[in-house]
Amino acid sequence: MRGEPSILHVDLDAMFAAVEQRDKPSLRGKPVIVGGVAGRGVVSTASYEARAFGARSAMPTAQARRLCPLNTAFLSPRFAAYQRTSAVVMELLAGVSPLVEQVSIDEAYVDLAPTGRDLSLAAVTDLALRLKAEIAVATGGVTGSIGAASSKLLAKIGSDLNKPDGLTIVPAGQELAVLHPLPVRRLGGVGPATELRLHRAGVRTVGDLAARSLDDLVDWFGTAHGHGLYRLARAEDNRPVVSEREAKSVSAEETFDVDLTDPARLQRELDLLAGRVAGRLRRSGLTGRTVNIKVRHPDFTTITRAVTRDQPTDDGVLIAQLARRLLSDVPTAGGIRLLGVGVSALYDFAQDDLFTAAGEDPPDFDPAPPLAPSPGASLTSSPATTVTPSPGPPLPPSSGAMVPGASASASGAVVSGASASAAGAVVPGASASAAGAVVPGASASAAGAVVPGASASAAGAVVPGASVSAEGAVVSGALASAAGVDASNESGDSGYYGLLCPDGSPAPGDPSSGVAASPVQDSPLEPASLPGSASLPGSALPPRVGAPSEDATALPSADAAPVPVPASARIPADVPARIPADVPARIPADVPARIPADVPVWRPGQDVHHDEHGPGWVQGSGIGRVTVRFEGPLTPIGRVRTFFVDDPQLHPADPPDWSPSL
DNA sequence: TCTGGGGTCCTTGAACCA
DNA sequence: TCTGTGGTTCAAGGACCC
Repeated sequence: MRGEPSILHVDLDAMFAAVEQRDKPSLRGKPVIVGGVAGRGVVSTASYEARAFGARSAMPTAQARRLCPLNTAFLSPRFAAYQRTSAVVMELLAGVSPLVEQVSIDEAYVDLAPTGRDLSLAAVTDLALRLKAEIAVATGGVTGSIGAASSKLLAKIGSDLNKPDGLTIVPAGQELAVLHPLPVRRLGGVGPATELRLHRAGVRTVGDLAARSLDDLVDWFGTAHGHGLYRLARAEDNRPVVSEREAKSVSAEETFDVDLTDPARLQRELDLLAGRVAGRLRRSGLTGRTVNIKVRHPDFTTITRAVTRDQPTDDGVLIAQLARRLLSDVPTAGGIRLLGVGVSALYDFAQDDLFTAAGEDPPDFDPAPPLAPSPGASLTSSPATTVTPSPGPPLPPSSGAMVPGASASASGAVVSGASASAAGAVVPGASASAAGAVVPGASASAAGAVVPGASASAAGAVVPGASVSAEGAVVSGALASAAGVDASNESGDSGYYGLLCPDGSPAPGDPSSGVAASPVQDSPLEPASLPGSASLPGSALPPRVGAPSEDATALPSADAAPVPVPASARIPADVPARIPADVPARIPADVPARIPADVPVWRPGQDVHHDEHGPGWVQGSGIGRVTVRFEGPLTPIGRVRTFFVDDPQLHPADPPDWSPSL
């Protein structure tokens, strides 16, 4: 345990949805769901507006559709755009300290200890507030919440206490006061199963947990988990911030929209997955000894099988062969919902596999050529984004409501806010007395210093965005008004997102098909936008071959080009040539069966460029049409136009730049 | 109407070996 | 040679995280 709050945890707020709202002005202030839009998809991120209706991460998308209003946008993820935003943030963090541990695409720990900085409460508070402001400016309005504490455990809990756009600093010595009133679920490592068992034992808060003996916890949860819980409940966490972690395994898996029973099809899927894994191994310079498969049956029972070789490999054919062998021992007659292939026991060198195990055919193909860098990759090596210290440059109008107050006035606000409501700031929404219990005995000024931003944000004086409750209703209104528009979109549509019939009316189809984020819009099919020959889908237009994504993930991504025409096009570049060329490109789950397989499929949210109308994004598609809204992060709300899905003037595009300086 | 994808870590039991 | 024991490795499954 350190003697000062020298570890920061930075967590971007609803990052995927925030990036979508930044890049798509018409979605600002509206509920946005990012995730799998197909029948079996789940929510990756829900905007705060969507959370107000009960939508949550990991919830089935179909359930989110039932909870959210009709104007909710359901979008496929655009990982390239998120990665670019993440890279900008990580670059900012690297400017704060050389010791940054990126935990995921949207969160990281920063260790201030090696920096030699002043680690007093006031200094850390000032630093965190400036960092928050810089993040918001550099990302074009994506906010982050920060926790600062003497350990990773408390820093992470702190960043989560006051979301969104919050700041919580836990002074050394106050860890238990903050920790013990919290529900046990807040502890890392306590998931649904552990929480249930603890509740059954009458343990609901971390304080309750701390009251239990080590023997009890070891008895309930085993040695490692029991000791871990025992320590965490006492705020004992000496985990260091580690800048680099070695991968332990590499895997790929896919959930099928329809359970598969055909053995030949299963084997082809296995080959594709093995090829993806092998490609990623090679790109990472890794090899592995253990090949494992994962099989999920329709009843959700999941089994794994593994085999370990003497020699490590990154050979896609060999991995596929071993995976097929493992699959042959698994009953598949009842159907397979999910199939996965993984390689573990990794080695960070590529050892020539001169002697393959008995019965294993040697590879008979050349390694795949290196893939082109992803569109956003160059950004990570670009010069540091210029971030003007507070007061920052003017942000896009809609961002005003999302960006914290300028840091120049922040420090003063911290003190005033703190003195105004003392410890009431610790847990937003908590009663004064409850919050007071969090930092017992703290003087008003001391408590104010403990959690500066919170009280200020609660007052709404300094951190306007933070004054928004989790329900996000204020954000919604603020953004809408900031943009000068009503909550419905510019063209006066009803905001309904669903299948679109040729006449513009909602299709009677299943809205959960996920094909569409198509608003019922009043911009009729414009003749000028249609192919002159009025050729319908399936006509003799030249096939459009979109660049397959570098590493096609099973989760349908808006990064991906439309499903291309050639049968082999969806096979990643690293799939060995031995895989039969007649493997059909799998039609994504959300494509209506009646659309011919050779017609491009546009995913909701996908970035596109039209030769005549410029850049935009796919608002929805269906019945042979695709609806595009022509707008970007730096434009006003744009107009909507509808095209045939095979319009030769319409192309997939890279994510837009959100800052003129990029 | 269900429940993604890519990971990590832990526990348990079996097999193997000294 | 047989048996018991303890350590190690592997396989399988569960829980958890983002």
